[in-house]
Amino acid sequence: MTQRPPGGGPDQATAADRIRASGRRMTVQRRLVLDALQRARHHTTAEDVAARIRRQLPQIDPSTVYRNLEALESLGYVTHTHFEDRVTRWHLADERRHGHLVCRSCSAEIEVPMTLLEPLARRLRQEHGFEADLAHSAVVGLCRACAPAAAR
Amino acid sequence: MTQRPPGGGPDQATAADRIRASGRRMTVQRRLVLDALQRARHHTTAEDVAARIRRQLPQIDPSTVYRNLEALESLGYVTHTHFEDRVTRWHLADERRHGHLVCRSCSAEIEVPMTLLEPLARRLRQEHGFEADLAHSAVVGLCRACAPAAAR
DNA sequence: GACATCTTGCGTCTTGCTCGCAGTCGCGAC
DNA sequence: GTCGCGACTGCGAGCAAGACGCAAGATGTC
Repeated sequence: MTQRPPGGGPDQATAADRIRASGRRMTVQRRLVLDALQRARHHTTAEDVAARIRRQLPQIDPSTVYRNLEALESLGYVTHTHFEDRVTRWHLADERRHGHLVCRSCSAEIEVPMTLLEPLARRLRQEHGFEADLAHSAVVGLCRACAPAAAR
Repeated sequence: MTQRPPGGGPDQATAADRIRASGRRMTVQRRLVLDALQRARHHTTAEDVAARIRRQLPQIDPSTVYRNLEALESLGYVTHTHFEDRVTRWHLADERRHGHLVCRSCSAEIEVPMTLLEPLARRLRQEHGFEADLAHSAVVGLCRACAPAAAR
């Protein structure tokens, strides 16, 4: 957390300014990564971002996408969270922060408000001095539909 | 959860019986995987398990280790949890269940009692009908030592 | 417009893990 | 003790996500 996340919405003009102010450059590719994440709303894989950009810029390289996601994350524009599979999911950081539940059985993804997770974060801070980032990893388990079947 | 985890300790004789009872076989390799996990106590990678076994059985193959970990997990002898990196960590299932905190900065691993996580699990169950397995994924964040430095 | 340097695309490599297959070996039956 | 079924192993190959180094190109400041 060397950079503070942007305050307002994902305004492209502001984003460009902030990116330039940090000594980085606003390139076509970088703008398209931001674009793609905005259009996808959330929980997109790097591969999906690349696919979206490819419609407008066919020669985009996967490694460029990875590097840009990383760069935008270090500027606080983007965050990633780990779901059950090995794939990292990315989304815009300025969306309302939320936690993720993911069903082990049907892979359903459920968003939960951070207020639900806050009490745990508070206890971890108080009892272990640990600053938890509970939005970062999905909570694995069984959803309402799958839990009864698995209980048998 | 088709299999119930074994009740007692990781007794090799009992393990062998249960494994045979399930129609599987107790092979040298399988015994050594169990052995290695017992000796490592917890949070071992498949690669580490393979390395330990290699001292006694040099020709052990990584895929054999993966297959055995999976087989032992389906019998309830072993569980895995996901840490921050891409590597899956394995440990014996009969150890006292606990949660994991992992520091994003120094990679320190902290174990916390399940009682700490229980309130969250209860709320997820009540409010979302979601049966969370909070031991399955580590909580990512910053440990007591690293948090102050990062806050600047 | 020139120039320093950040960024891209490309090729290659690494890591963690999976799969198919042929041969091996555990274990219950006789 | 030995037989035979089939679970299991080792091996080779493969896969997907992602990292890395480098030369060429683009960006933004002066």
